[in-house]
Amino acid sequence: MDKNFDAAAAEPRIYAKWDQEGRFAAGANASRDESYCIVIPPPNVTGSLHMGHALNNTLQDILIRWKRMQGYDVLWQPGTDHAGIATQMVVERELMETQQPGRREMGREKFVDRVWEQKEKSEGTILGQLKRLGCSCDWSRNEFTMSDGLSAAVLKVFVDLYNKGLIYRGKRLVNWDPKFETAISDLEVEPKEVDGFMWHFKYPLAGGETYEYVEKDEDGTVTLRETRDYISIATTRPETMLGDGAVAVHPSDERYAPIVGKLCEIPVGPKEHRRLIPIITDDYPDPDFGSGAVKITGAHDFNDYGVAKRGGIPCYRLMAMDASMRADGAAYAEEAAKAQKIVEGQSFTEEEIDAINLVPEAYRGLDRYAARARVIADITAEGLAVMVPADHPEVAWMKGQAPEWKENGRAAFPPVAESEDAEATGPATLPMVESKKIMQPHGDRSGVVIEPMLTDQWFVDAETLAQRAIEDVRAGKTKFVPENWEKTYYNWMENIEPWCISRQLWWGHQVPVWYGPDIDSDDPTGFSKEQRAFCASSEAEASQAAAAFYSKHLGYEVQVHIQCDADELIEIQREKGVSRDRFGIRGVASFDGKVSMIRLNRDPDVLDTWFSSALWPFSTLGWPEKTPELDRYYKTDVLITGFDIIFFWVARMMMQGIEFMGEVPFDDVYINSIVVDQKGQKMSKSKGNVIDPLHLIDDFGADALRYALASQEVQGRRTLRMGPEVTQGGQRFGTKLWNAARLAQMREAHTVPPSKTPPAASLTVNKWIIGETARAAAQVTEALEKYRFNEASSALYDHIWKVFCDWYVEFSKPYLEGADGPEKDETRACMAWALDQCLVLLHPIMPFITEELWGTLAPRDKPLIHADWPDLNAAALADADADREIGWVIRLIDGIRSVRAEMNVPAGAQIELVLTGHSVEVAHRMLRNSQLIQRLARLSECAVAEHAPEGSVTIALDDCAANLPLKGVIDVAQEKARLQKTLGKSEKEIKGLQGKLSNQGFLAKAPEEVIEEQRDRLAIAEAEAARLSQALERLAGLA
RNA sequence: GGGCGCGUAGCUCAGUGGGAGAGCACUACGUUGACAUCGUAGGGGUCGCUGGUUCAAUCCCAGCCGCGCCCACCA
Repeated sequence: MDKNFDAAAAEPRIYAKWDQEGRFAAGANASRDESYCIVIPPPNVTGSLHMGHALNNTLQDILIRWKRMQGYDVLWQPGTDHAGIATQMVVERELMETQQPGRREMGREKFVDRVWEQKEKSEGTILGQLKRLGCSCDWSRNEFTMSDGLSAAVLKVFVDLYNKGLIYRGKRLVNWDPKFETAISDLEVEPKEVDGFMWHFKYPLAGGETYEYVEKDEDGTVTLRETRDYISIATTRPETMLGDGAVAVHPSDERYAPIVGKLCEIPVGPKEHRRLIPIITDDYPDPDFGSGAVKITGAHDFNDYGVAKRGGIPCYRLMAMDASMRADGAAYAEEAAKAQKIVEGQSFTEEEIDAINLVPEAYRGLDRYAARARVIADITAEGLAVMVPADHPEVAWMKGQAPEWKENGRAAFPPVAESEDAEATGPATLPMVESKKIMQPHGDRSGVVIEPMLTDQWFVDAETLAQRAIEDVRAGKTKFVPENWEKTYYNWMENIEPWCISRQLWWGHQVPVWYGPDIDSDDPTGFSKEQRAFCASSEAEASQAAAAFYSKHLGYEVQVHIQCDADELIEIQREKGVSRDRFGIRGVASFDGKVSMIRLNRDPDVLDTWFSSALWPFSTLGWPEKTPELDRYYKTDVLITGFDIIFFWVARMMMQGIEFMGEVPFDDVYINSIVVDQKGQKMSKSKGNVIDPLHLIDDFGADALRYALASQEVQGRRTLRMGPEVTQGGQRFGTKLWNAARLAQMREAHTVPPSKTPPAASLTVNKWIIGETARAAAQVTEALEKYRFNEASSALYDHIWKVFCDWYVEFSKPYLEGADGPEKDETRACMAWALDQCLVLLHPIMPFITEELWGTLAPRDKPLIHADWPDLNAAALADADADREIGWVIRLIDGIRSVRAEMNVPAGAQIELVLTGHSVEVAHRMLRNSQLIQRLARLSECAVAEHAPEGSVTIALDDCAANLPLKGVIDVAQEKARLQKTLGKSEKEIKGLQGKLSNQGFLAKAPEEVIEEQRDRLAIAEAEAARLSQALERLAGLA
């Protein structure tokens, strides 16, 4: 054997062998009927794995390997996620960087093909990384969220939920990402605090009306009274004024009571076409904030949307999908007139309102921030900005202090020309502009400012699905570890909003809905442009459903064509001799006055990537087919994941699992830490502090990284710091074990085939190590059962390094190096067994090095990956006498070593030990172990005597004094000082214990065993102190 | 605003109602036939502050100070 384990060479070799031999396959090594299943959190096919994945998968592999060794029927289900928006973004960025045609130029089909290439590439990388890490997934079952099977599951779930009314389409205000031009869910929005401003503008009352505006302080004293012909509005987004549908005040706000119900004018746009909007009441406005009056722009603000819905206020969409001001529709004058009719009470349909473009010509096509600047400038120029004295403390926009206008809108001060007068004298008043920190929503992928946008989207009725998902966690059917995450889960689930699942992207599961023309209710034989939806799990089914529907309505057969464009439809008509003139844009073609063909178009949207991830625990097991795997492994045993996707993923798996499988998807949800760098900083590409797990594996080996991760994974801790230093610790641990095995091999410990059960032992050291091993096995098992990865790691570290290597290996040497005979044979067998147990117990955490040693040390029936996890009776195997005796020997050796170092006794010098003040039993104990003690404490002789030899250094134990005759070597003063110091500590302890034991309250109320323990400790301390005093007395004579 | 978590040795962090721990770093000595990726020994902490509960508090409770995260959010 080499001195070191060559991880780089051995790990891939070992992994390949396991894989080839089918050691990872579901059910491999199963010896019992119970199953154990984990589904991997599928990594995104956007690139490669980071440290968080390394941690997450290490923890899963530890549990999987452990359970497999315990004989469970184990499945670790692997796979990857198509990660809709993220992957599409990666590909689009790459196209841009390599100056290739963009998505739109390529067209949907070609682009999607290109994303599949990305998927193949990334998946290969990811699986390779998982294998380097040692993950023992059943690769034959590898899945992908967009595979045929999983896509079928997605379709079925969508259709079922649709039919149950739990999925619906509607025009709602959603978070719109103007960069990707898609809706995103609330969870994909990151609010960020940015510097913003709040402008105050006057909305003049219609017809020049006036009212008494009165402000009062808390006591009701009037602080301001003036006649106003306007209502003051504060806003951070002036450009949305164009779409205002009302001004709202709180019903209790007396200041505005006189004008509630009246109309006011939006102070922007062509003067001759100013729009009038009503002043309404709603509970939403806070009278103490701003002016207390809020402009209501239902189509561009979530709070306003709520007010608008409650008050029947129209929501006017102002922006195009890229968040530029709309440039479609009719002339502004015409559109504004339509809006005015709504105010006057004329009713319009949602579609009609959506078609109204209230952006004046001057602003059309501008970016939203450019429009903002123009609106502010125009209002200010017109004198409708609220003006305040130039020294007003809240005014940011003072001469020379105004931040520069920036296109990204972070500081939105437009250039405003000052009047000549102002230049001469300086303005006495300035527009009221408050500088303000505002929370602005950003797309988590795109980074751009999200625009609330009224669009047609698909939603899941999450509230309904959440009910049982909440109940089942309350009932303990799924447990979060650590438990406090349940609170987070409830908090979100109980306030859940409808889940927007449609995305205007190309990469993903296309919504399985086809639209045909709707029946026109006014004309039973005609069709309207409105879309009638057919939801079905295939084109054929949709087509069939549509044919049935239209045939029933018309009373005769019609043909349905899917997604052919108008030209195609015309061609079909010509072939069939259909007259051309009756073909309309509504998607119907007719012949001889009868509708003969109908065109269906599939909804172009795709589903949120989490829609398919939510099915992962059962879709990967074959659902909707009734597969044996589904039956066997669902529900799964544990999900291991990060807290950041509890909402995104865990909650949704709970909902879908319960809905479609009738049962929660997992017993436990273990929330692992977030990996940060060694300074505690979150790893990110922009900070440049990302550590690639592969680099650490290259430098230290996968085992080292795995050990480092496991040993740092503390239940309930949020972050885990990882870096080369910690990983190196793992490597050292491996080397230590490696060399212990090397010694065992040199000493021929494995000459007899090692047994699974502990060998019969007669020697104390062997009895002792058997007990210690059983104890360690129990600790590791218990720690793993409780998901205490750090405890399992440290139990192994202590046992292997501190107990096995530091003491047992040393204790065993005299026997292993001694004459052949029963003692040598026994010790060999015990060492082989104890070492084997170390390998078995460490295998889940450090699979490679342990497997290598397992194979190197002895021929085996099975590789270590399939070895049996020990089930030792720790209590029965513990030998109290052996423990006591070895404990004593260790204390004695420690004491001697300590004194030798303090007295500067040369390491090579052999000195004598004389025991005094002992009982016969203690003397025998020493003599029995004198060989070990001499060797480890580097002694020439172990003797017993009546009195300590003159000039001895004394080590006080409770049942004896160990004297080292060092006459001529020791410095009497130094030794006195040492004894004094030790005695001081002893006395301090005695004092404390005596105090406690004389406290009546303590004696009356403390448990008996605690009192007993304190008494024992006192006795020991007193015995030690007595021996120390004696030693000091002897020295007193000398000095 | 609501919720969660943290503050223990120089650093990173375990831990416990009854004797303060580990790794790394540091100091001294050392190459003794497994291991210098090592060994032996050692220094180093009023366990954030204040109060309460208790026979007993680093641990439980309350408040405060400092730090971090999540959710929501006033136009």
